[in-house]
Amino acid sequence: MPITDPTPHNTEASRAAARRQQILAAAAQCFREHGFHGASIARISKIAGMSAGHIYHYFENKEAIIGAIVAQDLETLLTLTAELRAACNVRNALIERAAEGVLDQLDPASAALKVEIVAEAARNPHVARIVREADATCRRELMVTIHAIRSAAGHDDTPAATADMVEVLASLFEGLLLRTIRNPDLDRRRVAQRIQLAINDLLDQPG
Amino acid sequence: MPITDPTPHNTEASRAAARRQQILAAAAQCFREHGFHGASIARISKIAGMSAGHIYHYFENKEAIIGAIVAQDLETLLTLTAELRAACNVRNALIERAAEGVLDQLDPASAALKVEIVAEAARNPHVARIVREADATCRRELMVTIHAIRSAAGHDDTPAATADMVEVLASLFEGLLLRTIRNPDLDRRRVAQRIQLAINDLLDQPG
DNA sequence: TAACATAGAATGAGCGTTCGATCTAGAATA
DNA sequence: TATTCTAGATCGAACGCTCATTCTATGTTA
Repeated sequence: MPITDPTPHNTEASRAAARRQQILAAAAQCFREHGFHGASIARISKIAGMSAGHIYHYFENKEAIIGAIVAQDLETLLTLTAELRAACNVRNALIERAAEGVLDQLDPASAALKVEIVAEAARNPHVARIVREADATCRRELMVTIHAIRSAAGHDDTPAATADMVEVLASLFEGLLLRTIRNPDLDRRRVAQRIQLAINDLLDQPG
Repeated sequence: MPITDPTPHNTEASRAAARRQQILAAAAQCFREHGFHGASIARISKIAGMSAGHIYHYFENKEAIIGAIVAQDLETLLTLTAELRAACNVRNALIERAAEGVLDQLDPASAALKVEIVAEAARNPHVARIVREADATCRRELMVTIHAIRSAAGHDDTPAATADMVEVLASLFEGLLLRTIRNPDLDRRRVAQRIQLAINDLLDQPG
């Protein structure tokens, strides 16, 4: 069969994708400022620079926009842990990346959205499913990474023990999202160093 | 002047207080299930067993209900840290209490409300003020406690170093709220033990 | 011209809040 | 004690508004 014209499709497709992204960017801003339920389609459309009705040409409904925002946010988390797993000297990589990761977590604007997502996951099954699948993937990646580090140091941990250490590591990180909202004045760099120490200790815990 | 009748006042007052508490309990349930903005006065009033309009005899508006719920939730946190500070052998008290504290944090229902509160604090100045004042008090208490423990172990920390350790401790704890939502299948008891180890290490970190 | 992009009005539901009407229980009075 | 008075408790309808979503009409472009 003949190849159908690629150019118009591409421009149409990219145009539509750009429009979609435009909506998502506006939605992310609104969700950060007003929460998922406080943000109205009217407000999102105003910031996205289009009519409210037109948004429904790109998303089935508001829930779909929320889903896309959640998936987009978790995507970055997935690539981060995947990168970590690929690093060669894994222990140093983990601890050095930790400092960057901590500073990211301590950015109040992005923290607000991340916390909003978990709050929504606690009551919205659709969001919960997305969040939990991404989290399971991250945990699997981190388990491999941590098991490798500890094996190299002579520990032979059970899967359960590794899973628990992953939970503590995750708790340490994710807690920062709440800390930066509860105490916006904390010293980000110094806290990052302390977290590095804590991770170091965690990796040397008895099995 | 003569003492005015105490009995009717008491019953009236306690009746009103009971009614208020009834509303707050219903509101807490609704907020947990639907979030601050997803929960309507109509729904709260139905669960509280009274008409929607009647709620406005006890609270000025919905914002006031949110404020009361937030204050009530943070109250328990304040008494917990105050208790901790009063314990005699502080290090053991801290670490033993930690296990209980961890299990509390890992209760999904109460975690949902606590996360909702922080999410709201990120965008609602009134809630932010309540949350941050309570947090500052907790941090002060924890700083005294941790400084005492570390002094006894021969460390002479700067206030900044102590503050940073408090942040890490708080992050570890509060992160559990997010963990139990993201991964409801985690093993609560084993994670509690791991957290105890991590706190132990934290208290021995170099100054 | 055909197909799609876009706007903006329309819709119906639900929201927070107000308000006037009742109900009720205890105080005052006879 | 019996009756009236009264102030607060309570209800439910009503208000004005905003919401998510749909629909129709009008550009726009290939």
